[in-house]
Amino acid sequence: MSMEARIAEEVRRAVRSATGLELDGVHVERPNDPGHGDYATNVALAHARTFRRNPREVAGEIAGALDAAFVEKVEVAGPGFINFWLSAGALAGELTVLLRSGEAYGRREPSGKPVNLEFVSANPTGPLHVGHGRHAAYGDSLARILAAAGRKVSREFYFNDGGNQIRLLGESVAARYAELYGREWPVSDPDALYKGEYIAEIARTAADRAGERYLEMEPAAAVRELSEFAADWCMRDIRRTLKRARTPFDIFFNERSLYDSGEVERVVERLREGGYTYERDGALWLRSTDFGDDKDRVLVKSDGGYTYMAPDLAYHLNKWERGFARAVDIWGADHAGYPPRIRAGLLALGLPEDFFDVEIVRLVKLMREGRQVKASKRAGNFVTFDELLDEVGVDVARYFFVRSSHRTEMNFDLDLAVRQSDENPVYYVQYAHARIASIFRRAGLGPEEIREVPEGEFAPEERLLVLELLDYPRILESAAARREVHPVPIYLEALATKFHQFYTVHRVLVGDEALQRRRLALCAATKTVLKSGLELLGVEAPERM
RNA sequence: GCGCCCGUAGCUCAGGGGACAGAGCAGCGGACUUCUAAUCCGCCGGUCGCAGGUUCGAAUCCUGCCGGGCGCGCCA
Repeated sequence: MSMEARIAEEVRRAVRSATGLELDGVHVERPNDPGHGDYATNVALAHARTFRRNPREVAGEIAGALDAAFVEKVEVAGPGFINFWLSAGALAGELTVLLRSGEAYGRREPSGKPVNLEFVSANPTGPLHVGHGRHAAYGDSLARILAAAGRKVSREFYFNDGGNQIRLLGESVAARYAELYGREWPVSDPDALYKGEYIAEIARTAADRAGERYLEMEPAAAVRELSEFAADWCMRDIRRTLKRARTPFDIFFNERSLYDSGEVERVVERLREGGYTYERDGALWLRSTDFGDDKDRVLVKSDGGYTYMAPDLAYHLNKWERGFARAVDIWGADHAGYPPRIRAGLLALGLPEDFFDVEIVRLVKLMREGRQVKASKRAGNFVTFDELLDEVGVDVARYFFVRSSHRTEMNFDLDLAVRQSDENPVYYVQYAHARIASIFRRAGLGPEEIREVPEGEFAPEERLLVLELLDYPRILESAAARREVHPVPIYLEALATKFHQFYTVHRVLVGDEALQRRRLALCAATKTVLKSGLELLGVEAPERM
């Protein structure tokens, strides 16, 4: 339970004892202004109508009923806020819970039905670009946060290694491959070909392995083989980059398997039999407007092929049948308009309304020297995720990606990420961790050896640090509930600030046994939370810097 | 035109209906004989896009405008 929840419980008890009323919605918060207490509640104001009395008067009675051992000082302020300061005993008690829990503090054991989290889901037609990097960083961290908050999570990557895109990829490789032998490949549309340097690399690899064999084959068959070869190559490249970015997946789901198993056909059949479709202009339409979509959508084209919607619905039905309580998809801004039609299809299939949900990740703009780096392949301009990792490293890249809300377009400032790396926020947080590690090295003991906080008062800087530490469980819960990652780095920076301030004013290794022990306890607790939080972001917590 | 997202300090961004709106960067000025100065302290800096409304109370909720992004295909 978070400290805040515990306090809300105490306030509820005080309200009951003072007024005889049982309230369920009790709001407790950490005021911005430390002069307004460690925590404050607005119960007297918020429930003024229920009490039918002067809020200040009621607030006074509630304040008087608060447990004196828990609360050191209480005051009624403004129109009827109750501000209170926790006792040293209450703070030390919770800090001891933190120390004994270690990195499990604020976390829960996963339980209940699992959540399926699908992200990145790039098709194997080329390397991951910077936008995918944001998806990977957000998706992976979100998975870690959800798991830490007690949800079972399965991470899934959906891809399609067949179809027209892949055929084009094969043709692009064939063209470059032919060039190696001074020949020209008969391509259908030269403008449609993929152009990156990786195409040449795949072509060279193919030539190394097979020599001129593809030139001797029937061209269509050669393109088929090269397509498969190229898609494999790209998929390996993608997996390598993901691994490098510390982003593991439980399942790589191939769209083709849905066709092979007949699931695509079955889903369309089921919709047709349910009477949710009609034929028009030779195509089969889903009556998605009956389920909240703006317009009806085509499921089967007049040429007999399926639109992307058919396999997408089959895929999500498949997730449902695999027993997930919920499927959360992380999509790019260019798919922002699609959730309603998928949701409509799933409702027609009889799935519950809250099964399917989408988080849209907005675009990334790379900024260098105050100007946008265009996604062109010009020299010096990198665009792939791999190149970004080369340039700034995994820690910086991941931290930057999740530092701002995924719902907002972001500017990735390379100058800040690379050149001014010393003042980069990720180092600020890591440095606090390294500083603490250094103290423990000097003290000759491990942070995990400290399991409790000796009696005594806290200095103001210590108090603020403790209060910040006790905020961690709430941050986790709220981030998971809102499916937001950015509160974590924002919190870690606030925590690092509180620690650096404490460190500047108070020396830890002072010789005085009890005092030193108390301060080491604060250090151990801070180190634990910093490490735990950084782990959620997939960022290292260094012992030295 | 319709839908989704965004508009907060010079720049990048936080802000769970509450009490004088915050941080980092940039700028200026201070602090190392001490456990790491990748740090700390101070100063400078804001009509929270605009206008209404709901509320005891709005950056936060509602409506309408203005500005920006992304969608709006029998492409995936």
